[in-house]
Amino acid sequence: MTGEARARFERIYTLLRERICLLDYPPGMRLREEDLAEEFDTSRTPIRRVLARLEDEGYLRSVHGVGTMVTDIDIASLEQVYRLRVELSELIGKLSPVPPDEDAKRAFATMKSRCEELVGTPSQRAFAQLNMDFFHLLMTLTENEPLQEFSERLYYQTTRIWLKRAAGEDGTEETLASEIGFFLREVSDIAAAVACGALESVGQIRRAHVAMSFARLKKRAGEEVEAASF
Amino acid sequence: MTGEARARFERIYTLLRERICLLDYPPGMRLREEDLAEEFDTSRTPIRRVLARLEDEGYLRSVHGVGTMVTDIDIASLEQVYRLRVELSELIGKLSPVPPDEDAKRAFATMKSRCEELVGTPSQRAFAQLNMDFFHLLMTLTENEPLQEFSERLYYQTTRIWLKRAAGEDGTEETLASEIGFFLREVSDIAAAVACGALESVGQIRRAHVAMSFARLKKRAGEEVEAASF
DNA sequence: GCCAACGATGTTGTGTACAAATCAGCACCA
DNA sequence: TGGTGCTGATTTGTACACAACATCGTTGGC
Repeated sequence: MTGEARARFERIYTLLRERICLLDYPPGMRLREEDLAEEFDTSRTPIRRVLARLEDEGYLRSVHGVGTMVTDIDIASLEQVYRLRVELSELIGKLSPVPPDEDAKRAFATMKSRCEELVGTPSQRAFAQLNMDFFHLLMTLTENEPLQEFSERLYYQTTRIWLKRAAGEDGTEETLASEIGFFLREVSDIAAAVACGALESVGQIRRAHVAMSFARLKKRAGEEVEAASF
Repeated sequence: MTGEARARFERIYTLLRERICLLDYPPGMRLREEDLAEEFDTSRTPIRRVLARLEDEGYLRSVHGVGTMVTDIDIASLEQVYRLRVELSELIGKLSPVPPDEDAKRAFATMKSRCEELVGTPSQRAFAQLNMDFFHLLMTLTENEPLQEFSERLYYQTTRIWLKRAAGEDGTEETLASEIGFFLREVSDIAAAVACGALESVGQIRRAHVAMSFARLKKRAGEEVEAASF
């Protein structure tokens, strides 16, 4: 695949993955190849190429004669993914780190501002978008492409589930506000580390926050189970 | 995709990947969809599904109107992949390690025997196969599926290039014998660590050997350049 | 009333014809 | 002689028709 075909493929792939991650396509939702083909003004063939990749990467599951559904993940599998994500997070500062220039530093400062705004006007959607933008900004700090690719996979796989449970339908407004608060701290800490060029610290801070984020998620899941049993 | 279709897909995918890794399909070789379709007694459609995945994972590159070629990798990209692989190697002993039972210990002992045999009758092909079998045996020591998946990707991506340069056409018989010697030491050390259940040590030993393996590769590459400039 | 068999409907998987693109060879001309 | 454009062959990308399969409602028997 090359040229125009490749470009279209990437466009559709990225868009669908984003819809899945932002819960526009929530876990369990059924997609129809023909609908997508119509939306992107093409036939089923190129669409199936995209869906195949999304299935290989674990976002979708196609069943012959039924449909293709957005996957959900049980807490046990999610823990495995998170454990690996924690380890990879730290590598940002270790594998081919890119010393941030002034533009990069400004970008992190801007993130912090956007985050502070969000504290005043909490919104699940805006939070999800900001979280994603921040992740991609972080990825610019390393030049190690395999690390970027794997981190992206782990991020999208975990974040959509985390978002669903922590700040989606399942979560209260309190938890949303609380999570935004934690996120503001993370962004502040990392922005500070970036400002003085301490990329190894960036990795360590990120690692700590990813780990804590999952710990909170597990704690809430445990409480739900407890509450349900009464 | 499900049921029989899935099984066939996995079968063809695994087989083609193995052919690529064992250099039956060396870098630069051109594959034809129709030939493969005929070999596996099907149409181009399911074959294209497999090739698409192999392309997404970086083993192949399809170009409209030309063909699909097995990729090669420059030493710079390879270094990035190796750096990450070194880090992930150690995680085998840290993320959901599985205490080896007697069968597992025996399997490692068998590996050591096979390796000792190989020292007497060196063969590039047998070495490649043994190396691959050993990798898969190592992977049974962790239950972390994402770690398994990523390790596999990095292994296949690096090993085929390493094999080509270290023990393939580019390498002398001396380097092959030398590499087999190093490999025997690695297998011995790891088998010993497994025998006493020290999985954390397994990870550290593996990490060290992966790193040294790449160091040797780079050294040889440097010497070649030097030799060529005279 | 209940259950089983069956058919209608909808969806993904496969086969195939055709479109689009690249490349090698060759004729042709400056 | 060198370059330039054309044509045919080859190969991947796309569209579409059909096969395989699952689901659900219906209908008939008991």
